[in-house]
Amino acid sequence: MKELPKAYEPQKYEDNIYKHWEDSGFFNPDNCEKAGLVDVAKGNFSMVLPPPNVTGTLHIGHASMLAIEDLVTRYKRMQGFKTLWLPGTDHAAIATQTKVEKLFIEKGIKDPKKELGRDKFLVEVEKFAQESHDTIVNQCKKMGSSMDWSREAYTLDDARNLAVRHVFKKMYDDGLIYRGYRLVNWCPRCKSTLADDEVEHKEQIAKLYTFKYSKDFPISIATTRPETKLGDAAVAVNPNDERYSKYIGQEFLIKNFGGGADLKIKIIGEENVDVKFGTGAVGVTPAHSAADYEMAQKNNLPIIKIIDENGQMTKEAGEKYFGKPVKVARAEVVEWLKENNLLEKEEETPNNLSICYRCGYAIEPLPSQQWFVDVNRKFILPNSSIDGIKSGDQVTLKKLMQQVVNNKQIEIIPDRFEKTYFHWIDNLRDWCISRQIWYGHRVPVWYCHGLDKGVCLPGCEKPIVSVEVPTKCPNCSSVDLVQDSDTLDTWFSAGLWTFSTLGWPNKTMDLKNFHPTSLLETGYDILFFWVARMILMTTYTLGQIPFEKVYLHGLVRDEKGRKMSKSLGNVINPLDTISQFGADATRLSLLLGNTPGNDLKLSEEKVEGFRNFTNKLWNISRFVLLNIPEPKLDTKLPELKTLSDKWIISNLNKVILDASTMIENYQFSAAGERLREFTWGDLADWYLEIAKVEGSKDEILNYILNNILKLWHPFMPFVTEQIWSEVYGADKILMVEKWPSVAVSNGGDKTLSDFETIKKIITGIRVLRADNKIEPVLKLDVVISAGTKLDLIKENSEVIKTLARLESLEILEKAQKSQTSAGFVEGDIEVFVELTGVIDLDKEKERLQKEFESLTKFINGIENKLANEDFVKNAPAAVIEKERQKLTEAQIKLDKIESQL
RNA sequence: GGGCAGCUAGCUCAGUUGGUUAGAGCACCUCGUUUACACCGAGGGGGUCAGAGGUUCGAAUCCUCUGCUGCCCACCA
Repeated sequence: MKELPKAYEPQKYEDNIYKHWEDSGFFNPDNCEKAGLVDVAKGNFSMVLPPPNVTGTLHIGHASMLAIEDLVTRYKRMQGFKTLWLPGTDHAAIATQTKVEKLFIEKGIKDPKKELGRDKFLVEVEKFAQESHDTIVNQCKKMGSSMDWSREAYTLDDARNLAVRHVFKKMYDDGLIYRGYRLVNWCPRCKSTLADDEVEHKEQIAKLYTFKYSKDFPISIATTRPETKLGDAAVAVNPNDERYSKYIGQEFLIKNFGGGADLKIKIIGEENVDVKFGTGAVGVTPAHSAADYEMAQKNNLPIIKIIDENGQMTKEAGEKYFGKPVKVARAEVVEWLKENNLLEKEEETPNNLSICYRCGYAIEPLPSQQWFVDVNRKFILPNSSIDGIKSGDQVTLKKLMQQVVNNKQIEIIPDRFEKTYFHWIDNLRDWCISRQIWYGHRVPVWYCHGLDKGVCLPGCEKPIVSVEVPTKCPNCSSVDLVQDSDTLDTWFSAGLWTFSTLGWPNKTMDLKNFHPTSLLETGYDILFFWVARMILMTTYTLGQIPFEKVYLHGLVRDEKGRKMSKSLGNVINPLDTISQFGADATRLSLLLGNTPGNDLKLSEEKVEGFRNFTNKLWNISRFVLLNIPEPKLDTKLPELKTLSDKWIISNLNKVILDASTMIENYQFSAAGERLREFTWGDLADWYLEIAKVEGSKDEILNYILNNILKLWHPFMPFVTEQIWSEVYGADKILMVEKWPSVAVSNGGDKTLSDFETIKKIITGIRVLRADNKIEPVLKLDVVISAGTKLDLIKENSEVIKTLARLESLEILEKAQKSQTSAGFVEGDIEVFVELTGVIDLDKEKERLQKEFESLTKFINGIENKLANEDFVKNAPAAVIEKERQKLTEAQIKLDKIESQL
């Protein structure tokens, strides 16, 4: 017999347990296989960790992700799948570089990039990234994550770089990657382009200026950005607008607009100009507005770039403005309009400001030479395992992305996000992939410089795209080659994650075994950034889906539903809750009460509540251990002697079945709640109390403990593992035990209802006691009129006596209520509690009267229902039968209550 | 402007294809040192299921409209 400490102290055990797991080698599926722990019939299960950014530490959102993914991983592993959960981190190009720059600036170095230069600066970034990485790995371990560290990857390591170069080259050769001078989103602070979905919109109040370019110009226009008007090439009006349609096609020359450049304004017709909005006319700035750029393409307008990459006005804006920041230029244009009496109106208007999602700085749309992925260009997919697309079919990237979700090869959970996904793809434009930052995968493109020196041939101006560093120009053999200085969007390499981590482009066993991955679990906030990009990249590169299912979780918010942020001071740090309440409590607080795709509100109290539960489980085990002389790992179902034995085992079987089904269906919260109900409600509150009465249950207690530890293990691995080793010896590992399967049980229904009767008798007596304020020390005398349940009640008389705290219990087939007792009815059983000198009988009458009334109401309700012809005619027979039964039962009960009154 | 969620007990949320007197946890109230656990036990109060119509024998559940709340998307200058 072994005795556990009274309270579970997670801090004492967690680190050791994790080390024990790691040392066992069983995070690695190959080792599980070698040890014979894999069930070949089950197959493989694989999942990648959405790689956290190496920008700092993990927050509670990551903890939530880890809890869910570890739950699934441990469940699958115990089920016998060859299970791989592959960890890694993300270099997060712009984010990491920005962070390091900021750290230098805080230290007093104003322009770290300039002062250090590319190479030295990158060394500093790498150093920072390495530190973050170490912190992150440590935090993953604290959470109990059972990842295979031997396969860890980084989005910017050599293996991933090789994959990036291969994919880039392949896409270029297929004509899907091209270089072009096009309008891009430019962040003047990051000094880089951004993809369309990296631009966020913030509502603000802006000044709207209504004015004319000159006195002679016939149409007024309005804008919130007057300085951009220095680059206008047209005014667009609706062709059906009688006020303006006569001007369409005319050209006006505006000399020295704003005191700066000359403008050539053409009046063009555009159907989607709203006649009723503003002046009904729009000034067209082709170089600095996405909408205007498209109009310019259609109407052959010149693209006049008047704002440069530093957010300053170019020469094109005129001498007066050259080199000035946009805000200064804006004020000066407005000033000029006023001076020349051209400003007609100045008003405040709500306006959407585009900002950089990384640094919050205002985005400047401007034309620039960049690399793009063409999402609409047709190409041949040579090898396809995509349903509905044959090998050799002509497709587009958009088509691939749509097809795999449309044909349900990829299932998104919850499915409402499928709509969001399709909507996004429908509006998807070419993806700008080049970034002007240093930290990232260098674009694998070289340019021949021989041309400048006059030794080159025609064709040398073409970029050289190559997986390996080219030694000479293939055209002119010049060795003077220079690599493109740009790097790739971080999502380009992240998009390859499911297969680059498994060894692609090499033909590895991992790739064969684990790809497509089984599940991708991630936040809905990166559905577009990452999930969609992985689908794009994988279907294109491999002709395969990257994963079969996508489970999207929500954000973790504070108890008031606000986002957690440093400035609000409402951040819950997972490391804090782990050290205070334990990793298991932290995990449970993130798993329970959390449903797919919905945000989760978290408070410290919630974590504390689950700490209480871990302690409850500990104490259940403590009690069981005190009652088993010799714990056995071998768990054949022992002989069931009493009603309670049959009841608890029947319930255990149900809970095994329910919990398994719920986990399979991604209802993790429901599964956990079901387990808790069984563990705390059925097991602790009833069965263990009964065990104290009935005694000699060591085998059955051993069996139950064994099973619930397994069932709880995926939810709270630490405490279950610790108990396991305390019970069965330190050399045993629960993590790789077999998940319980349901033993056949018969007669479950009768057992359940019989036990329910006993429970209700006990509860009924307790209620009487509480209602009448009878002290617990006072033991009661009870007579039961048992009717057909005579044997049942007799068999369980000791249980009733102890749990209801009775002095005496008389069980008769038929008994009469005495004048000095109070009673209640349970089915066809009547229970009489002798109350001589204990309570006020009037009060008891009152209680019975109340119950009589509510029962009468209930009966009336059912009677009315059954009297309703339409109900009887239309409702299914089973429903009607159920109502009839309810009525009969209620009437019997009513009669008995009446007789007691 | 378009779309998607949510609105159920004081709080956080369950409620699977319409059919129990609508549930759980926390909080609250009463009682309790019964040797697994006070990080506990026993009992209890508390809800016109946002509002209004409709479909149906029957609606928290399906439909329509309205009202809040949150999120996503979008070139209305």
